[in-house]
Amino acid sequence: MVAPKKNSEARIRARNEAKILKAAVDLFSRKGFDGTRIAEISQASGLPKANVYYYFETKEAIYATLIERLLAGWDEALEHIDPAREPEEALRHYIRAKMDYSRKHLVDSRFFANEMLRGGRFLSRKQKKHMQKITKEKAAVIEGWIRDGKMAPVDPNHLFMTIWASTQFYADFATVAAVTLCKNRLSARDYEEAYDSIVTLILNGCLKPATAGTRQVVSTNGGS
Amino acid sequence: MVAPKKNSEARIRARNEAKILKAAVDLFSRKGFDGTRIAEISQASGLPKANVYYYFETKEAIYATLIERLLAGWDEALEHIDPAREPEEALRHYIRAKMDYSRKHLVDSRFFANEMLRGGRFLSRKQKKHMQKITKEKAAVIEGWIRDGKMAPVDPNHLFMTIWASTQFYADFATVAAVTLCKNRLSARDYEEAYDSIVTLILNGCLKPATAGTRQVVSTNGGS
DNA sequence: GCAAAACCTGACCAAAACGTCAAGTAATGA
DNA sequence: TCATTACTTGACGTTTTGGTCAGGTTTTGC
Repeated sequence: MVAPKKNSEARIRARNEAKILKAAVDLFSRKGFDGTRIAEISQASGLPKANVYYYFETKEAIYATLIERLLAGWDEALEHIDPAREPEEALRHYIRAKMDYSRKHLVDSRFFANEMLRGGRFLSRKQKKHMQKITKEKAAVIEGWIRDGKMAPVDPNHLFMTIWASTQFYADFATVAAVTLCKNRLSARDYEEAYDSIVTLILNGCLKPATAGTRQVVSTNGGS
Repeated sequence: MVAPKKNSEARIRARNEAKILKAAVDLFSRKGFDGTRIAEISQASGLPKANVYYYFETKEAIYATLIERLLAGWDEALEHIDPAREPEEALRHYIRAKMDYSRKHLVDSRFFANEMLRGGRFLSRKQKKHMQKITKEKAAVIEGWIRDGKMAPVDPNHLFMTIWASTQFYADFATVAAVTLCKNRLSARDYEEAYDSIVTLILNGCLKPATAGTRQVVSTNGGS
C-alpha cells in the first residue's frame, strides 16, 4: 500500500455505520419504513447486504437509531424561546433556526414527516413525554410574554405548530413549493424569501400592535 | 334470499372499485406506495386479491386513480379567493375550507403528503401545470388586493403555502399535534381552536392595519 | 328461460424480499 | 510472529411479493 493511513484509528465501525445510516435515512425519507428494502440500503451505502446485517440486527434497528438521532435535535431550536429575550427577536431567531434546519437537513426533515404519517409508532412514550415537556416549558415563556402585554393573546401551542408547519413545508413539500414558484428546484434565495414571508406573517400576527406598531414588521434580509 | 335487493343497479363495479380505493388510500397514506402490499389492500377491502386485479391492472393503476381524484379537489377551496370579495372574508373562508378538508379527509391529506415526500413522481406534467395555473390566477387576486391597499405587501405564493402548511399540519402530523396538546387524539374542538389560531395569526399578519384595525382579528366561532 | 357478459376466486408462478451462515481476509496486541 | 478479534462476503433458504389464469358463479338483456 502506498499510504498505510493510520486512520484505522477512525474506527471502521463508525465509518461504515455512518455510511449505512446515511443511505438509510435517505431511502426511508422517500419511501418510508415498509417501502425501503435492505438491499437498497446496502446498494446505496456501497456495502454488501450481509455487511449491513453485520452492523445492524434488523431494519428496525437502523430505523430506531435514526429516530433517536433525530429527536436529539428537537430541543435545540427551541432554545431561542428564552424568557430573557424580547419576543420579536426570539421568534425571529427561532423561525430562522427551523428554516435553516429544513433547508440543510432536507432528508432528516422528510424522514421525520414520514414517521409522523405512519402515526409515530416508533416514538417511545419517553420520547413523546420529552417533546411534551420541552414544548410546555416554551409555551409558558410565550404565555409570560402575553401576560406582560408583549404579545397578542395567541395559543402558544398553535403558534408553535404554525411555525413548525410553515417551515417544514419547504422541505417536505418541496415539490409543491417548486411547482407553485414555477421552478425546478428551490434555490437558497427561495428559502430566504420564504423565511421573510413567514416572519412577516407570523410576527405581525402575534406581536402586540403596540410592539409591532402600525408599521409592518419588515425582514432584515435584503435580497441581492 | 329474504330481500333480493334491486340495488344490483348500484353497479357492482362501482361499489367494489370504491371498496378497493378506500382501502388503498388508507394504506398508501400510512405506508406509501412501495410500502403497501396488494395483499393488504385486498384484505382491507374484503375482496380476494385476484378480484382486486380484476378491477385494476396494477398497483400503479390504483395509485394513479387516487392521485387523479385528489387533484380534482385542488382548485375547489381556492374558489374562495375571489376578487369580488373582501380579502378578510375570502381568506377566512379559504382557511376554513382547507382546515375542514384536513379534518374530514385525513387520509387523503396524508396520501397527498406521502406522494409529495416521494417527490411527486406520479404527478404528470399536465397536472403540475394545472396546479400552477390555478395558483397563479389566485396569486393575481391577492396582488390586486395589495395594490388596492387592502392587504399588506406579502408574497401571495408564500402566503398560500403558509396556509396550506399550517392547515395540512393537523392532518399529516396529527401525532405531533396530539403530543403537543397532551391529548390522545385531536377532537373537533382542537381543530376549531387550531383554525382560530391560524386565522388570527395569518389574517393579522397580512391584512392592512387599516383594515384589521389595531384590534386583533377575532374568530367568529364560539367554543363549547 | 337462456346465452352472453360481468364478476369471482383458489391455485399457481417467477422474482424479490429478509435474514443466515460458514468460510474467508484484514487489523490488533503481545 | 501468531493468535485473537474485527470485519467482509458469496451463496444459500425461506417467505412474501406482484401478478396470472383457468374455470367457476351471477347478472343482465332479451
